Amino acid sequence: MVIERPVPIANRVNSILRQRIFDGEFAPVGRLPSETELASEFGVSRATVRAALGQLAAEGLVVRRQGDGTYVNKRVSQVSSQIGTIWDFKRLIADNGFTATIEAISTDKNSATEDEAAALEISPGEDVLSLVRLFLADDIPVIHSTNVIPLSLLCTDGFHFEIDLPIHEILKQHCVQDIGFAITKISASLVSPELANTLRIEPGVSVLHFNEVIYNTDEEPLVYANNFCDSRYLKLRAVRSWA
Amino acid sequence: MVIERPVPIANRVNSILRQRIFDGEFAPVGRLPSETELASEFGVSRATVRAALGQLAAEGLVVRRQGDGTYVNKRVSQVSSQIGTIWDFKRLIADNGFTATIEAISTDKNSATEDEAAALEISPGEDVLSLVRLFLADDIPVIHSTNVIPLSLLCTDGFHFEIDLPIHEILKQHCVQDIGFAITKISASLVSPELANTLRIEPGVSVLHFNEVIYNTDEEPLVYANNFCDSRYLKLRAVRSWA
DNA sequence: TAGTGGTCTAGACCACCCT
DNA sequence: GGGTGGTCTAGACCACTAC
Repeated sequence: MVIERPVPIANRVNSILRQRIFDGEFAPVGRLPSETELASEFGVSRATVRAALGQLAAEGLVVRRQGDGTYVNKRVSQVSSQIGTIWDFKRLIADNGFTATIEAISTDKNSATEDEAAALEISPGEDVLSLVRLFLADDIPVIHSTNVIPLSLLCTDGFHFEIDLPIHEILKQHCVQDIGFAITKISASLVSPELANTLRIEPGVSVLHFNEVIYNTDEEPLVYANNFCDSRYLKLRAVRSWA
Repeated sequence: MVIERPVPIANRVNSILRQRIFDGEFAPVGRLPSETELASEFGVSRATVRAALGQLAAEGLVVRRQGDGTYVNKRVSQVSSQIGTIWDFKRLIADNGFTATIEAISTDKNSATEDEAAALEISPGEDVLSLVRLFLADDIPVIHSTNVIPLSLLCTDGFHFEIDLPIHEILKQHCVQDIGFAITKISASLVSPELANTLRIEPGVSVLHFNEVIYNTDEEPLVYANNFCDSRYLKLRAVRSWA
């Protein structure tokens, strides 16, 4: 039995305000009620409201002007798929206006390669699970994703995975591990012949390459991933707030 | 005369703690003093300490464990050049272990192209300043940067720019504008023949492409930028904290 | 059980913007 | 001047971890 911890009030306030922003409730002026008013409406302290607004401001979703008020950032609120918050390729595809489907290419037990072993801090040759998937946007292959997990971390038998789920959900279901953070190296590269074949694109096309290691809260590696993304179809965006 | 606003205490505490982390003062255990202790040491309230720690945790630099303590994230503290916080290519190059030099290729008055005009929300053909620069890492060209600014925004005469400065510093010096935020589209592309020539790389190489618009706090476009980065030399990293 | 971080409150003072 | 966001305090209670 897992006890669910209550969601902090500040987060709930954040969610409500985010919803209202996307629902356009503050249009056309785009001005939010004052912090005091919001505190009164939700029956919480102003500090709590400020925590919620602070998160929204950090994402660039709202702009706060001292002595004036808090306003919706229309540019940013119409943008989605922000890098830094992307944990779900399916959602990335949907945010780009496509219908996302996922194909499992393979879910095999393998021996860890040198690269994989180094990243996962295990011995080369140790058993790992390789989960290879293809993400399609309106039936166009756009992301080739490989996730490698040490077999020793899996606490369920059999290789039955909900391949539609993002990797962190799969981890949650099949490992006891809690994800802490991930470090991703971003680069551009040419598709390899095999990859070009799988993604059904011409060799020589340039793709985004995400080389990632996911760690638990104890800084131990859980997953080693290589994701290749056809950026002709998927728009990745980064929003930077001037803080 | 510009009145400098005092730096918030929370930010100063943040800076001090960040410095101590990088100086390795908490090694080898990696555990920070408790929030109460820090509050006492700095003579501030616990809430202020928590604000400072919250920023560090959001960057993934520290991990907080309820009932246990706050620990340095050794993985992340050894990483730099995080996308999402990069406003300075010179620093990006330095963080990658190279010596950065910057060459101005041109600083010309031009007529806005269709793309530029659309992004900057001006009329095509309107006067713009095009600032084209080349960033070198140990004398290897690694970033080709083009920044386009409507001439009407410039409040200084002449085209004398401190080309060594990041674009936001240049803006601050030559415009009255305050930067609010930037939206960057990230993609992978092949170098064009001209670009290959400038970057001194072979045609057919894949480069990272950052297409960016910088806005002021009123959501008005200030700069339209296209930056091409040779990711074979520069490692871009993203850290995502599991919040 | 003692100490830690997680959350929230109530109130204060300030700088700033608008009218 | 009145309202807004920016900052900070002091104190409270809770959930959790380590011992």
